[in-house]
Amino acid sequence: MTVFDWTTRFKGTAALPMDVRNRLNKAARIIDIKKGDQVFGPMNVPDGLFFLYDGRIRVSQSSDSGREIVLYRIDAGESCVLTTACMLAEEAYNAEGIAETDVTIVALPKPAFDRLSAEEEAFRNFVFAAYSRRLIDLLRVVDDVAFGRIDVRLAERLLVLGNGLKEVRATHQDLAAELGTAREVISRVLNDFQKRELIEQSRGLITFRNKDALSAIAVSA
Amino acid sequence: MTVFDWTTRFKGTAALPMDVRNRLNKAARIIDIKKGDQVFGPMNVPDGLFFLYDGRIRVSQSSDSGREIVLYRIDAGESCVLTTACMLAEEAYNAEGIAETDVTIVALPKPAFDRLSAEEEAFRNFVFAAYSRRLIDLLRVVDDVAFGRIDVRLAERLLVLGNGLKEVRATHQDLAAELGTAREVISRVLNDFQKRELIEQSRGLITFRNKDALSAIAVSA
DNA sequence: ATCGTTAGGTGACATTGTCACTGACGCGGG
DNA sequence: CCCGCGTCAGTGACAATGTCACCTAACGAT
Repeated sequence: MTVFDWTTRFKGTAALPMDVRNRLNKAARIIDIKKGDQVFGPMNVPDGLFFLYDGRIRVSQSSDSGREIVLYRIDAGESCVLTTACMLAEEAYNAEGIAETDVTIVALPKPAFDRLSAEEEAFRNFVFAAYSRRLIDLLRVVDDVAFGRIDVRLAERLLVLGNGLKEVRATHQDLAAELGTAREVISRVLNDFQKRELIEQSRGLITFRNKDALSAIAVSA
Repeated sequence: MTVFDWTTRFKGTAALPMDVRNRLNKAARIIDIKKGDQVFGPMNVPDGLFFLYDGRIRVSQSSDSGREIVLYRIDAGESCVLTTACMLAEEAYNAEGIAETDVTIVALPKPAFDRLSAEEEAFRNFVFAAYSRRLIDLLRVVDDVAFGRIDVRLAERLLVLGNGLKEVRATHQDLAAELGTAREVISRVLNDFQKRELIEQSRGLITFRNKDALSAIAVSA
């Protein structure tokens, strides 16, 4: 048994019988990854299911021309089904996961995954739910990209990234990568926001001036 | 037992023992849907897993402003996990499935689905693979919409819809809905294609003149 | 033939993306 | 200190795409 019992941390494993959890603790490998490092990517396909024990992972997709778009984020307690999906589908893809914080991952080898999903309904439901969640996330991304205005999307994303705080630490380039657009576009919109006194800018930092107005823009989808 | 044994038709069920398949044939309902009718949608959430026995379903998402984009198509022998996903996630979504041909569906109630995925590995793998496939499909859609040029996307889609034939029966509006853009945009690009003698147009019909050149445009992603 | 509906065309304009620059800032080495 | 370098941001011109208003052409039903 490992130094900590990670199975308590996940919906799909917390309720399992003790003997099963002990088995899992033996089968799984714990991996630590530093902030900013790649967790998975086209060159780095894992061979089992990933559980995110601690930290946050940003999953993004990049184009040949160097642009990038954030698909969703994986929070502690969630699993990363995208890697599993790509493993199963054996298809080329160009999504990658970057550790947004220091990250601790539990990697469950495929045989253990198979056995667990065969035997434990709670675990199966957890995995199905994880897939579902990501499908819904991607539907949202498609909707935003295909139909959304970027000022609306940027306002919303700023508020999300701000997460209740009064400032966001991100470069224009970072924000462009969030939304899958170009830096210049972000610059334009931010300057507009600034002129309207919704925000203040300094190098790599955006400070909220009027969150309510930003929210109003964000919902005017 | 129903008049036909649909279980032979799906990868996840064809290899199952006879008694299991008999049970499935009893549990499932067969639904026929006419070409053009809605198979599922925001107002019409099914309560189990859908297997597409025969026909083809086009899954698309529409915006508040009335624009629409095709996410992917479900072919005979595949299952529709999106409805399952939405059922599990219990989230609002605005995707809908339209029967592109007359369609025969096998609807498996959730209890039967649960039992089957608990007991049969082949079935479980089938479902996981279905989820994976759709995730990959959506990654592709995101990539196209976020980073792709529409002339490239249109050329590619025309060839796919043409499916080896020498013409495509679709209005400009239809094609706009395929790609999630506006009719006027499609008209512009098609007129350009026509000037370059890649296609010919008549009301609701596009005829290929030079497929090779179109393919060249399509791959220049 | 007439009418209504649908498909498609067009020009003006708004928004977004691209390109080629420029300057501003921060930091470390001489 | 100041120089040079890399990162970050600003800008203007232009291209691509989306939106709007309105028009014409084709087709089908009566």
